[in-house]
Amino acid sequence: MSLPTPGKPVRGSKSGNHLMALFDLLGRSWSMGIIWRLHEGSCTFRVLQERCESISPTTLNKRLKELTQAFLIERTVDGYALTNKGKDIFLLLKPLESWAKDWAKNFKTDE
Amino acid sequence: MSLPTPGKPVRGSKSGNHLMALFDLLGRSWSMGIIWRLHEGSCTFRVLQERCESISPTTLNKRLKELTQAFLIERTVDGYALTNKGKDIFLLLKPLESWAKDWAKNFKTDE
DNA sequence: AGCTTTGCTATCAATAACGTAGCAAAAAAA
DNA sequence: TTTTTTTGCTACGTTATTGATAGCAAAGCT
Repeated sequence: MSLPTPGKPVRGSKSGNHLMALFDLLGRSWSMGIIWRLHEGSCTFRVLQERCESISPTTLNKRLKELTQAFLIERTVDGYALTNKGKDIFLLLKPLESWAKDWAKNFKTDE
Repeated sequence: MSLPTPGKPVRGSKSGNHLMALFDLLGRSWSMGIIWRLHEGSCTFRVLQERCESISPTTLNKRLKELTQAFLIERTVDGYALTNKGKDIFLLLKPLESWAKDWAKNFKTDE
């Protein structure tokens, strides 16, 4: 799968609407998780893999390339790191955390 | 694939961290797009399919079931609709829109 | 009753993700 | 400098997800 690029057809928008392009990128397995885990600090491929708990190297590598091409991740002396844009996205995702905590309550009494 | 449920193993967390469960749910193809489009107003299956521009009925149906089970969508006399929780998520996703607009500029001069 | 719209399901093809092994390059140790 | 570790992947075969298209049963109109 190629990089979802604003202006080119993406999932959800034939004309490449920028938001749909972003949804296409972030809506791939592990994308948001990788950004979240990387915010804990820059790290090597293998450490990141451990932080993710169960991601395969194939997929991790693929996502890293995509997110790098999308300007969200870069490689530094410390390994993989969030760029400023990557940190932006993290901040936008952050509110989901406390919301998720509340949302999770709905499942607790079930089943 | 079954519904990512907080407390049960999900992508990114063997113990079922609530945020990772949410990422697992939203990080499936079309999930965020569906929520986004539904915010335009409740509608029928086929209209929603059109709004999404190119989603297959198979996938749409699957996502609708998942999002319904996850309390984000419900069925009303007007067809499919966002629940209050669904609207919450929409509001959390909303800031991504203007950010994406800015982000898109990075691609314009490329290629 | 006949025609349309709606909400799907069935089926098969294509693509993405996984799991595991392991290799080549770089870094660290001896 | 040789050996050992660590690192960042790639290869490969399997499973899971997504997609495309056709079309049917139920409900609603006329």
